[in-house]
Amino acid sequence: MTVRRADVAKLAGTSPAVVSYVLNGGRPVAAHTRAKVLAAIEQLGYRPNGIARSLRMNRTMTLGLVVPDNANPFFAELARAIEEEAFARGYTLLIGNAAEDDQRQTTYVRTFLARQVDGLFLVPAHGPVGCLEELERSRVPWVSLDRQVDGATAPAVLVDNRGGARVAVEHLLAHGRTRIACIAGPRDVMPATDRVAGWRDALTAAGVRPADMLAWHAPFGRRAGYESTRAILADPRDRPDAIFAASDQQAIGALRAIAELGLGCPTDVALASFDGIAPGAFTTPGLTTMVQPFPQLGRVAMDHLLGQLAGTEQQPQVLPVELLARGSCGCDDPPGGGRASAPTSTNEMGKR
Amino acid sequence: MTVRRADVAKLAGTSPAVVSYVLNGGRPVAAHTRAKVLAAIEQLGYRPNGIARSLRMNRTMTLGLVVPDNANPFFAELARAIEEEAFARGYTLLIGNAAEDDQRQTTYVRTFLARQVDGLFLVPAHGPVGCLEELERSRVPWVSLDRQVDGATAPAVLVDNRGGARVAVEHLLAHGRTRIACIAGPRDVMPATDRVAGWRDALTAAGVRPADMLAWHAPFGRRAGYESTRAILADPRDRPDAIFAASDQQAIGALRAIAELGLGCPTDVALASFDGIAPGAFTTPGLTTMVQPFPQLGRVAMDHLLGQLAGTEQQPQVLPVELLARGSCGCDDPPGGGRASAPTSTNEMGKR
DNA sequence: TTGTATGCGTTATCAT
DNA sequence: ATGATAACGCATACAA
Repeated sequence: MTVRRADVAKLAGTSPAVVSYVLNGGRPVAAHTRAKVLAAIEQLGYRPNGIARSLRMNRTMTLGLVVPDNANPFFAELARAIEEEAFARGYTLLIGNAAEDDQRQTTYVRTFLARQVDGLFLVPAHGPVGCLEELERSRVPWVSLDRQVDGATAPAVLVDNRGGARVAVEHLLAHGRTRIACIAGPRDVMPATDRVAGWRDALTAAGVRPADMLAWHAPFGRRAGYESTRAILADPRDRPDAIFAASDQQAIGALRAIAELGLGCPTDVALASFDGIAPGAFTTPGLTTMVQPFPQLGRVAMDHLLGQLAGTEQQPQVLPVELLARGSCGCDDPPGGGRASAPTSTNEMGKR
Repeated sequence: MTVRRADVAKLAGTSPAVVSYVLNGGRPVAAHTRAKVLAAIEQLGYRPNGIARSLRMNRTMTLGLVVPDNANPFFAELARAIEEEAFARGYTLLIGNAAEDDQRQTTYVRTFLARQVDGLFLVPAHGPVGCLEELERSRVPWVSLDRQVDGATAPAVLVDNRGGARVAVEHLLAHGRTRIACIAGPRDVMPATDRVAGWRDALTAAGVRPADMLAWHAPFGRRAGYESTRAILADPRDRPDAIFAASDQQAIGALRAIAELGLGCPTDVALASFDGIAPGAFTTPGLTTMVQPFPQLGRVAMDHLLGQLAGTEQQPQVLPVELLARGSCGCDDPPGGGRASAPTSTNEMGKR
């Protein structure tokens, strides 16, 4: 059925091993033999079987990535950055959607382990990670992204959530806003709580009592941002003059809610958020946000993984985020949202 | 190093084959033997090696998907639908980003073939598909999505681009708009040209000469939509009162451009587009769009693939798209964008 | 009900 | 410079 290496060897009048050497350069091979082998490969349309190769080599050159939801722009951009980096280093990436479900997350981790991935990236879904023990026992190097996993020995690649949130809120304060509400992320997930802490830091430093302000816990998505904002702005007598949203997705929902209430952003309610996903450049007004360094995140995550593979441990890092001021905070709104917020997409023109 | 099946067998005091039978149910096995085997598996933390299994079975239970850009919401939602379907049927999905580059697309196709995927989904990047011959020769079943590949024998899963575009434009006409410009997709890609044809159909049927209207060819992305719109609306004397955009991404860019020009949507310029991606629910106003049936696309694509695997050919299908009217065309704008446009995301609340 | 033997397609280690 | 051969870990036909 399939054409195997032996078939090539026979046609070329040599032995299977030589075919390997021609293909992989494992050792020198005579010019005329090489030519005959190449011809036979071409003629038979031979393609090496990567599965057999992996079995023999005990390496698959395959990495796994499990994300909570691949259709979410934040994870999609993160995945893209990692994939880019993996591709550049000759690895293929398997992507699994946990759909924010621990069961399904575990299933994917298992599947990837069974497929003998050389390493694993995990962006943990909310709540406890059921497959933690399994993962640790597997001896497969892994890295957690975006959130730390409690009790895990694996390194985590994180950004400065607290400091970044503080910068964002300070920026709102600098615009003269004083009543700054917070759409927090889910109560149990670290980046969310850190961002709330940063919001609190900024308010406290400015002499505002955070306790008097609203911190509204909700999921990270657009819809949650929308609904939280409607709730936050419900009472006209006691209205915040700014909102800090823990994610751009929430901010996009917030923008919609503000408009529906007949209010203006930034005039009535200024807005700043976190993540720096690409869509934030095209809202009206453009989103002021703390940009995560996606390419760098991909690079660092990969370094950690390959570091473990090579036995050289890396120091855990906290990467910086950068303020990108657009219109939603009250700054000038650059035409077309200014530079694409996510440096991953170098040339958005070429894309669908 | 790794714990093999033989190790389990030894500890359980039986033979390796029995371990397989316990795991895969290939044949009945005595209760106490099974118990001992299970205990040994647990104790040693044994995990079957999927690579060896694949080699033996000549099946990997792995499918490949190559998309032009995974960070693009349209492809991301499509990928999510396919992944969902694959997961439900026990397959793992490999996702590759071609980055709109034919070279890289080819590299991924090759990689996936070498990895012995059981089947392949291809969302072709713009332009000719360099790996076509290679793909056909491989005898691996494949399906093309979103666009037809010229000269390919593989089935394509498509939606009614022309009919859908016509419906959208007719809807704009029904709102009393007569000067309807078109932001077309790239000139060489089929879904784009079909959507332009649908736009033309509608205008002609309404007694408007399309030749008098603008059809602006540009890539599918947000930035292109933004720039096209600025160009289209540049001349105040001769301004269209509506725009049909070939993709939601373009429409999102168009919305931003309209606002920057100090115009109102839908008051000055009404807008309708195509795809039905989730972010269209949260723009202001919400996007009126032709919704692609993502879950169904995933299902049909998978059916085609498994059909080929089983030797039962399927008839190529053109799936219907559905008009979802929100505020951008002039209809009432439902609060919060109404239902999520992409039925894939059943519960957006839970997501980041 | 269970054990034994063979092969999947590759690469590495011997020889020659 | 090249040919033969032994693993890699698993599934299954066959023998017991």
